[in-house]
Amino acid sequence: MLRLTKQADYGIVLMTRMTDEVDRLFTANELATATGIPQPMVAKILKVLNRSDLLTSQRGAKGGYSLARPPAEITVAEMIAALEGPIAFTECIDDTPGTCSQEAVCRLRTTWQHVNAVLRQALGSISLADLAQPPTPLVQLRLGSQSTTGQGNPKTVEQSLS
Amino acid sequence: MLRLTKQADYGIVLMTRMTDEVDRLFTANELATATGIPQPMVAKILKVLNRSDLLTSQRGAKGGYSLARPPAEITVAEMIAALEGPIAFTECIDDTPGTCSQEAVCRLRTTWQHVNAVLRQALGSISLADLAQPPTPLVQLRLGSQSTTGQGNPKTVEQSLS
DNA sequence: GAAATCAGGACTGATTAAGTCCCCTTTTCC
DNA sequence: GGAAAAGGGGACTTAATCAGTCCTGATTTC
Repeated sequence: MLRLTKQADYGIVLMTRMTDEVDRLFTANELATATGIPQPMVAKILKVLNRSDLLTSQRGAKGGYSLARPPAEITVAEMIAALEGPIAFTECIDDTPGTCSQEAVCRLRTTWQHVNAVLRQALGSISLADLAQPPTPLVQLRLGSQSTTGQGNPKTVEQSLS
Repeated sequence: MLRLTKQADYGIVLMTRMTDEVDRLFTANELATATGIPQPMVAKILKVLNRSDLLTSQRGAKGGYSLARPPAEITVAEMIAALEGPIAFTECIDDTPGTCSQEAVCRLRTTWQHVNAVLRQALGSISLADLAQPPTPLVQLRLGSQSTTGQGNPKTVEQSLS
């Protein structure tokens, strides 16, 4: 239902936590108790984040994880991409033609690529630093009002989408 | 993995097809053969769209479906909401406090609401008419470049997200 | 060398999605 | 009036994905 997986959700929570003390090492155990996320899950997620170069790790006793970059240079898009794969609503991203079964579908291809781009841009514009200490209006977004599709402004129905 | 369900995907394809001849009635069977989507699936999806008032239906022989409104007044956001529920990345949308298990999570609440809003706005700005006859640059989106988070511009990493 | 950590996977159960089927109602048309 | 051609509403089955656990091994510290 267009929800983030728990893995991604948890991962972002964990990284936000690590933002508090950027230069310190956090162990999986510690983060698990701090966040209430089950320890094995935390361990799993941190490994993934490490493999994606969003975290750095140090093995052995006194080891742990820390952010690979300053929070301002890590985007929500990156974290989500690391934790649940490429950000794309539809499969029509790869350029192998014939994947779409019908012409009608393929007619939508270009469109979907744009939609996906919107998504990525939106998520790419929010940094981990933003998450950690949200400034009053987090993101000053104005997309619907500015993109003129030329096709007669679809009314803003966001309210009714719950 | 942050993908649209096939139901939503199919639904949008179907509605795009119906855009070709706005005033005509399309039967589920007809649309199934036209799009290559299995007939029972098509029937199911059209029912859902009808219940959400995006389509109107006429029963009986010579019956069928047609768009409830002009394509320019139907947004992608609406179609997705109809076919896979409220558009929201996380569950932190409802205002029942205590749902989030931890403080850390709740700290992200406001942020997620904004992220969700970005999503809805992005999807709400694209109409069915846009899908049907994509103008050259579908949506002139500029979000990352304009929203100044104040936190040191996260670099544009969209390229690497695949 | 024992203890604390991370690294990498395999595995299981639960949840969700995809797709099919059935039976009912409405409308057309002969 | 009755057959045929639609849609209406669900229940149901199978497949895919997710969430979560566990095990075994490699590093590092002390």
